[in-house]
Amino acid sequence: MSQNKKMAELLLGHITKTPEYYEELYPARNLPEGARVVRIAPSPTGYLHLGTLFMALVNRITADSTGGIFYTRIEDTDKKREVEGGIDDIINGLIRFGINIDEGFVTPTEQKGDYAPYKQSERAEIYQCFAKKLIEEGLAYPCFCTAEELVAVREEQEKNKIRTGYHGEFAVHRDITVEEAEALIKEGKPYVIRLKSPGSEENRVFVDDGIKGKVELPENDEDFVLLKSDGIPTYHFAHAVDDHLMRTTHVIRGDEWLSSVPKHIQLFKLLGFKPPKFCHVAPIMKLDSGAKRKISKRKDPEAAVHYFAEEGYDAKSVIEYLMTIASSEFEDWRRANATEPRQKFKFNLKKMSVSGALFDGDKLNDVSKNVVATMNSETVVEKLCEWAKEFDPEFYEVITRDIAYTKAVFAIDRDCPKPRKDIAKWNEAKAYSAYFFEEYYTPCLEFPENIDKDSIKAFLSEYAKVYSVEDTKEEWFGRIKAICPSLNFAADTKEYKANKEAYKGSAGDLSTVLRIAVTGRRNTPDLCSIMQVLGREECIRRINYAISNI
RNA sequence: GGCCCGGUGGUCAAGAGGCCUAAGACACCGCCCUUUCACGGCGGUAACACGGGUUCGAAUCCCGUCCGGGUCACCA
Repeated sequence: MSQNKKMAELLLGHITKTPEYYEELYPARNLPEGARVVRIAPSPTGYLHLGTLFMALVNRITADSTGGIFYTRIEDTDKKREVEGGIDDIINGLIRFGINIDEGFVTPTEQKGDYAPYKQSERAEIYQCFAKKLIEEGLAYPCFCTAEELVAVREEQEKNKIRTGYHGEFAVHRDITVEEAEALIKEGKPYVIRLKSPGSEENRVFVDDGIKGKVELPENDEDFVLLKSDGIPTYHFAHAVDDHLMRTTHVIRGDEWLSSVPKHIQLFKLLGFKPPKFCHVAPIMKLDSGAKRKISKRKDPEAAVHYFAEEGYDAKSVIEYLMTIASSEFEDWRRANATEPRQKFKFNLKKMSVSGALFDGDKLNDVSKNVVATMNSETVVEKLCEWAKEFDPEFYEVITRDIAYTKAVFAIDRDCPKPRKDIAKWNEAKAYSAYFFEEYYTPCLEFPENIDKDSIKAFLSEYAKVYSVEDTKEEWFGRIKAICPSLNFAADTKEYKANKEAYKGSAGDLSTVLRIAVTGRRNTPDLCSIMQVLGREECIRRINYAISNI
């Protein structure tokens, strides 16, 4: 038996399966030409954040555009940083945002697909099998360096301005013999399995990235860790084994991975795998006191996707906004295809921006207003209630007390060809509709200063006499106009503009007076509709209150 | 610091040597429409980081400078 084989038996003798076994177990996928197999591989070290959602979206639409598969794989190889409920939050979050999952963790508890398990902690044997193969081929070896030793080496390297890392002369266990290894193991010394890199820093590797284009990097010469001392793989190794075995065609991930591509390519090559197409996506950035930086979970509330739910952004709004970042062609497409599902959009990775976009709350709001404007009042109220129930229970009580009334409130200027665009998120709805609910309505009698109080009183008194809830909009405005002459106001706006000195004001000014009397606001949706919803009794009550308190 | 990747209005961006007197969207401002606001329509302010090349011609190609980002773990 060769030394390498002996080493493999010593370290991973318990592994009996062969790489061939797994190759057969996980055969090539039978998919049409051009179909891309993509994935998102979150690690449950925190909750779903914007960057992960964005990455999932880009993968999802890549699969959608090519008739491919989008799957999830849980990278739970770092038990130290794992947080409880992380998987649930991430998977449920994706589902809530309409990112449907074809394979892998389709729900937090359910794995689906022929390439299971989709959780790395359940795949230990698979990685070990391939690690064993590398050892047998003399391409991997055990390293007994302690964390302290490694730190000391790095400090020394830094001091001497040498490239840090476990390479060249610093790879002290590179040529360890079976006997030496066996002796150390007997002493109970922990060890990791490192790659015996055949690369040289002098060489260049060329990558044609799906987003960044042609990139040239130094070849990997580091004997990086494949299997940690607990037998669990590092990201690099798990990535190579999993993405090969799960037959991933395109690895679309954050561009923080770009510089480790030489490691990955080397690993694929040494394992005899065909590398996938790498596509490195720039991160979403945030402006922080003048400086651009990657959006961060810790510092930025909007990094945690939960923030959007709290604010009351519809899931679709966030996705539509993210789509505009993913592709500059999306907005034009959306304008031309307002009601089409986003799945129909032909997405092209090559057109993605190579540098990170700043998160733009204004833009999100604009996109969101458009999304909300496409909803009918029924949907608006339904979604509003759903949000309020969770984040504003008191408001929830108020709006569900008389749901028909609430629907009427939100139907104003909505179920029509040109709906209003003034709600971006549900937490704005309370202020928007406050004057409809007695709990929130407070009279505000700040009438325009250019109109004298006597005229206001006279107009309001006169109006109260003639008001009819049955009026159409024309009739409604007709009554205001009819009062104009007696108060020396112009009934016709054009006439007023042409002849301002001749009048005290216009019919428009009088409707503003009415508006303030009834709603306490200067700007509202259509007043005629508002008054109909409020009802005759309430309107008259508010008008009378204004007359006597002005 | 080494190695990568970037740099077009305030933001997102179109742009592949002549079509650039540089598109579009958001934001902002003005006008129109209008019962207010919003919508919608029309218009406006505002950009090729800098310096050298190459070329008849450069936002576009090359080099340098500066600036920004990423990465250098038994984290992903």
